[in-house]
Amino acid sequence: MDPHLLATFVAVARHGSFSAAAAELGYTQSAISQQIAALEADLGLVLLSRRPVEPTPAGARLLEHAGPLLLRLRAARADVLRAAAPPRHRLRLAATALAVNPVLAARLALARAEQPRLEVSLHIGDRARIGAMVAEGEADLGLADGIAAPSDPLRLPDTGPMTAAGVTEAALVVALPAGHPLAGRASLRLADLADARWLQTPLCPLERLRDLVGEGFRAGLDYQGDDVYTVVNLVAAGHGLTLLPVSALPGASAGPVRGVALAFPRLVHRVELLHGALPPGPAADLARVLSG
Amino acid sequence: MDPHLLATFVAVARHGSFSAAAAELGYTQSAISQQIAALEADLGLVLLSRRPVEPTPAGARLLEHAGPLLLRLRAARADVLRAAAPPRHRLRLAATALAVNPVLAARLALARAEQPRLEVSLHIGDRARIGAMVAEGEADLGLADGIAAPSDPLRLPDTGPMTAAGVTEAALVVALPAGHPLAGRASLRLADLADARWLQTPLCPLERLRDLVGEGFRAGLDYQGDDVYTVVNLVAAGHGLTLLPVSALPGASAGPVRGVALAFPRLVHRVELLHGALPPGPAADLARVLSG
DNA sequence: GGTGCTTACGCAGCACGTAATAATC
DNA sequence: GATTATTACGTGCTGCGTAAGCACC
Repeated sequence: MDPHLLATFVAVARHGSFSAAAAELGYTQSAISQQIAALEADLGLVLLSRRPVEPTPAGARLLEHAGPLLLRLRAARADVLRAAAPPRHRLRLAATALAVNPVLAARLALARAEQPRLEVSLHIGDRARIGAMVAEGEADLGLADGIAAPSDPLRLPDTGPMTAAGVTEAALVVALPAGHPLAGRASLRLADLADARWLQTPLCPLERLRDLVGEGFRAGLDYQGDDVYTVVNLVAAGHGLTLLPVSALPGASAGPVRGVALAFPRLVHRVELLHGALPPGPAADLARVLSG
Repeated sequence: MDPHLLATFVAVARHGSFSAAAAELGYTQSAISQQIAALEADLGLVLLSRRPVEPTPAGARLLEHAGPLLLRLRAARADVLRAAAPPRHRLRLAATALAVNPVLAARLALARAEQPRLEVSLHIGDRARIGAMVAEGEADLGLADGIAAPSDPLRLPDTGPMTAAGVTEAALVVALPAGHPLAGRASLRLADLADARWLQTPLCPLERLRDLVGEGFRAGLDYQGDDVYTVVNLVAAGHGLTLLPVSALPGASAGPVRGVALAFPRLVHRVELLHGALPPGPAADLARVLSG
């Protein structure tokens, strides 16, 4: 179970071809063939069916393990190196689309005011990408958002040993078209909206709602992006409802979308700060300021 | 970051000696020295101070990663092999001390009645041990218990990719000495008992309570065992209070210990079934019966 | 001076590339 | 017959053990 062989196996499975994997990894086809043979001999199992090259059931099982395993290996390396590296002034901050809310944007401004030498670049990605970037040292700090019960941690995908701490929790509202029959209510229960049509978005995945409340929440439009502007416009046009942090709704009073407070279950929009080793220095200072 | 070198590094750090690690691993001192040198050269960091042999800060950081990493590697191997192995009739069941409650004991009896050929051995250990046993294939199934909010998963230590599913949830009671002023109450709020003295036990760790409720919960006696008989006797003798599943309290009415229902926060004693790959066979059948 | 880590050196095994072979489309 | 995996074989490198060296107790 040499990680080197595991990486080769993953590449072959991804390409569905020994030669393509060889090209990617800078080996000859022959070397790849020998590596796969070695891995199969080690486990005593056939991992790939040839022609076409596809994982066998055992190979598929191994594939599920291999990715996270290799990520953790890279993450461990990055973490140890980062802990020992000299402090950096050029910090990379990775965040999901809704994570940089007004509070955190203000804290970031505060940190930059306090440390004039600090340079920050901000990178947006999905949750798994944020986790992987922080784990592998591509980002110094990460901010991930999600829907959770108050003071409950987010259920982030396991990307290795790193620290995740909640930094902000904000009220969630149901985003409804202004003309919606329920748009005038002071508050709503999620269960009352189980029969409505909902947007399926990364910001508010419907299976999460079903987890929390139960059946229902039919998918309307499936939006595979993460910018709030589009989502709001989709809601306004009646493609479906969604949950948003109150700060994400535009122009409080007028406008084509209404936000109605969520009375039950009690849910919040939670943002967590992710980081690995933080030796004293700008990164640790920024983490402190962002934590409030 | 060859896992082989990582394992050597862990052994050296554990023994505080190159030669002792060499003896354990079946190498010469020289080989160990070269392996550590290779690892240090790879990372560009000194991982161990020599004479005495102790981890440097960077080495300590690496040690935190190395254990889980190596566990995951063994777990992945065990999981793939298990998925491909022929079905076994001799099953090993690993459980924490409070996990085999009346419901699960009955389900286990049911499974044995349904499958006369089934042989089961039951092994008790702490949570981390249970997780590791299941991950590495030393046990076919695991049962772990803990305190959680209703239908919330337990926060089990990460021991790699395996399935954890709740199987039972039972009411929790506060165990009080019969003479305790509050022993007559119909129910109690945990916050009202924050000023009392509590047993510190693996079954009911006080930091978990502080997590859920807040400050307080002074530690009385620290009991580092996990048998309920002793715990009950310690409570009766006034060493401190503790939370137990209602089924763990002896003889409902009389006796030196009273159990009082927990009104708030709503907490349950939850048991989760852990397993890796489960190909059709006795192990999968047993898992199905245990799940109810 | 003894214990214990490091360095030097030689050898064996292994993993790669080249090239020939076999198998599938 | 073209493409692609496997097998055969030669080579260079890596990693081990033996043994000498060196440092700290």
